Parts: sequence; structure tokens; C-alpha cells
Amino acid sequence: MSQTAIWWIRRDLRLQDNQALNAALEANQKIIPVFIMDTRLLDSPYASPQRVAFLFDGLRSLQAGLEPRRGRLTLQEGEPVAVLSRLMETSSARMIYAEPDYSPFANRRDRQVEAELPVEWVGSPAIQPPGSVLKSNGEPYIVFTPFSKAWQALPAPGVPAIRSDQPLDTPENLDSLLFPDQPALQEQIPFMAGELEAKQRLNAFVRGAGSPIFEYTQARNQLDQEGTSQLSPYLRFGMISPRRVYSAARQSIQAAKNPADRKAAETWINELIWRDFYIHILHHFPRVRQGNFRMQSVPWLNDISQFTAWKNGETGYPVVDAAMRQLLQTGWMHNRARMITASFLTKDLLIDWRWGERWFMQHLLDGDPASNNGGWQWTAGTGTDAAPYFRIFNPISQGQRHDPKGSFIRRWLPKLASVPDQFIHEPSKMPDEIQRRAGCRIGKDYPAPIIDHHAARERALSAYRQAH
DNA sequence: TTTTGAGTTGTTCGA
DNA sequence: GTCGAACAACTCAAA
Repeated sequence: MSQTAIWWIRRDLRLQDNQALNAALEANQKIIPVFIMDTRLLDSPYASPQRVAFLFDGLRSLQAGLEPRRGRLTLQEGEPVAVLSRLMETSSARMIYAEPDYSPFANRRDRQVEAELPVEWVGSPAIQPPGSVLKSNGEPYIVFTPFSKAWQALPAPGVPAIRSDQPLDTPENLDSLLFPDQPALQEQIPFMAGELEAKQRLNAFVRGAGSPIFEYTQARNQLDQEGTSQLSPYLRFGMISPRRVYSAARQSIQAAKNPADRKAAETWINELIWRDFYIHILHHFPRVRQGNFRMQSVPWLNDISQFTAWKNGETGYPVVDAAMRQLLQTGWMHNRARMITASFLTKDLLIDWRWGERWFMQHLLDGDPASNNGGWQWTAGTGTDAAPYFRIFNPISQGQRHDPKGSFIRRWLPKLASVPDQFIHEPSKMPDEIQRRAGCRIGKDYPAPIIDHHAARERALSAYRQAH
């Protein structure tokens, strides 16, 4: 008698190093891979049409990978308990295998499912699962550096052998695969969904003597270079296993030729640990989704028209505006730019970080409740291990430092293409004559600054002092 | 329980 | 141009 199981896919859109899938294969002859489109998520204020398009592309790619192994993806829509119960009846599956998830929404959903149906939770979207990194008194860490030390003291998780040959043998008599009409991924979005693409990107980043991971220390903050791995959208949907990514980075440390290379790879690994840190924080403190982790109340001003200018990239600060255009057009933003734009919103404009958090979630392909919330609260100075409140980014000097020639700015703000280098970070300082020659008149082709940074800085300092 | 050292990513000012 | 201090105490983690 052959046994059938459901592999419930959530944010683990991959076949390699998939612990839930492997566990299902170990105990069953037939596997039903199922993805459930939960319409509650589509209606959420945090939803992003482009992220959904990326997800559907990822599912198509997963389906292509399943075919040679006699597997077939079942795509369903609705409420998970209902969908899974129906599927278990029609298929006589005995067990559901799934990777745990940690957001408050996912947590509520999963507790409901396990109360009604047999589920085995296997694996984790973090490298070290939440709950595994605790202080000696059993409490969670809320400061990164000690967390990271304890994290690194744990045995590195293994990457299971690839089971690319084992067939899934999905039963035939199920609802046919359906891919409802979804907005397609826009052409200018430079991310192709899927496990293969993720693997190629990882290899390009970590493999070989001169690979980018060894340049990471210097290159990671340059807006005008591709110094980061750009793996975040793939990690977001589990198109690649975080354990595999970590193990590959560790191997590159082994291969490092000198201490500087080793240090660069370690710096990059640190970013993976930050990702785990915020997954753990959200798991232990779900309230961070509602509001500040610390600081009772910052007196936000929440000016709607300034918020609109920020969203559209019309603040008059080129590095801020270029970054906001990059987000809108590509669904991704450089990490340095995330800090600059977030600092500008929360400190210069004194707008509630939750407004910015929501906007980022609506546009980022990698938009993830844990990392996004952690990043915003860090910049706003309200988070677990937050930046001190007096750390306020200067959008002009940040631009000069991290985009010295203005090529990042010119790429996303074509109106500034002919502005001389001397004025590229402060176009409003251009004399009339130069404005005319550059074809960029301030107030017409490009906005004047919506706020004076130096005055805004002083205002933020006193507002935050008050909130203390 | 008390003490001690430390804490992702910055900016500005004055010597 | 370079450099160190101030920004502001506060809380955390570990001994």
C-alpha cells in the first residue's frame, strides 16, 4: 500500500535542500506539492503586486523542476484549513509536511491548521531556527553582537544531500494545475524567479579567487556598483536554502587567500546572521509589527504631502529620489539606500516609520516582515539594537561618499543627466546659467529640496530628545 | 546582586 | 585636510 503525503509549499520554493520535502519523501511514495494562494494576504495593506508576480514566476519554475520527477504542482486558492482538508479527503493523503513560518499572521494560520489536521513541521526559513539562540537564562537576545556570538558558537547546520533523482509521483486525479491571471513581472525588474537563477547568482558571488564576496567590505556601500549579492528576493521565497548560502560562504572563507578576503566574507556572513536575528526577534516579540520596540512615542509630524514626495522620489535630494525610483522600477533597493531613505523619512521628515515600512512592503520583491521591520526600527532608533537617535544621515554627504560620480543618481533621475558633477548632489545650488545649460531648471525639471536638512536635523534631535 | 564593558552602517565642530 | 570628541545616557549581557 503506497502512502501519500502533502508537501505544503509556503516560502520554500525549491527542490534542493528542502527539509520538508525530504521528510515527506522519506516516509511516502506519492507526494502532492501544493501551494495555497491565501486571498487574505493579497488584500493586506502590505501586499505587493510585483512580489506576487515574482512568486508566481517562482511557482512556474518550480513546476518545471517537478515535471522530470513525475511531480505536479497543485495550485489552490482559499483558506488553508479548508483547502487542505478537502485535498486530504480527495487524495487520501495521511500527512502534511511544511516548513515553519514565523510572522504573526503565519503563526496564527499554522496553529489553526495543526489543530485540525496532521502536520509535521520540518526545517526553518532561518539558518538557526528561532528558539535555538538564547541567553544562558533562557531569554532571547535583543542585542545583535552577543546574539551573533552565540549563533556562531552553535554547530553549523548541515546541508542535506541532493535528492534530485527521487520521483515524487504526484497522483493524477487531482484538481488540475491552474495559474490564474496575475500581473506579469514588469520588464525592467532585474530578477528572474527560480531556483536555478538563485544558484547561479550565489555561485557568481562566492566562487573563485576574485569573486565579489571578497570585495564586499569596500564594495557593499557603493551605490554605483553591484557589490552586494542581490540574493534577498530568492531568500525571501526560499528559492535557495539559507543553509546552502551560508555553507557556500563558509567554503569561500576556506578558500580565502589573505586575511582581508576572509574578513570580507565574514562581513557578508554577518548579514546572513542579521537576517536570522530579525527572524528571531519577530518570533519572540511579535508586537514589533504593531509599534516601537522601545521609545514610548516619537512626536511624528506625518505630513501627507511630504510623504507623497518621498514615495515618488521628489524630495529634491538626488540620492533619496534616485533610490526611491530604483525601488519603484526594479522592486529592489540597495541596502545603503534603504538606510538613507529611511533616515530621511523618519528623521528629516519626522514621519512614522510604519508608513515607510508599509511602502517598502508594497514594492520590495524581497519584502519580508522580519527584515523590513527590523531595518525600519533600527533606522528610526526605536528598535531592539537600534541606531542612537542622534545618528542622522546627511543625504548630501552620503551621496558624495557612496555615489561619488553621481552615476547612480543619473541612472535613476535622467533629468539630472547633464548636471555637472560639482552640483549632482545639490542641484538646487546651480546658478541659473548652469541650470539652463544642463537642461535642468530647479522647481521645473527637478524639485527644490522639500526641507532644509540642517534645520530638519536640529528638529529631529529635539523631537527625539523629548521622546526619550 | 552587583559590577563592568560594550553597543552595524553618522555628523559636526573645533583644535 | 585631519583628528578626536561630543552627541546622551541607557540598557544589555555576562562575569
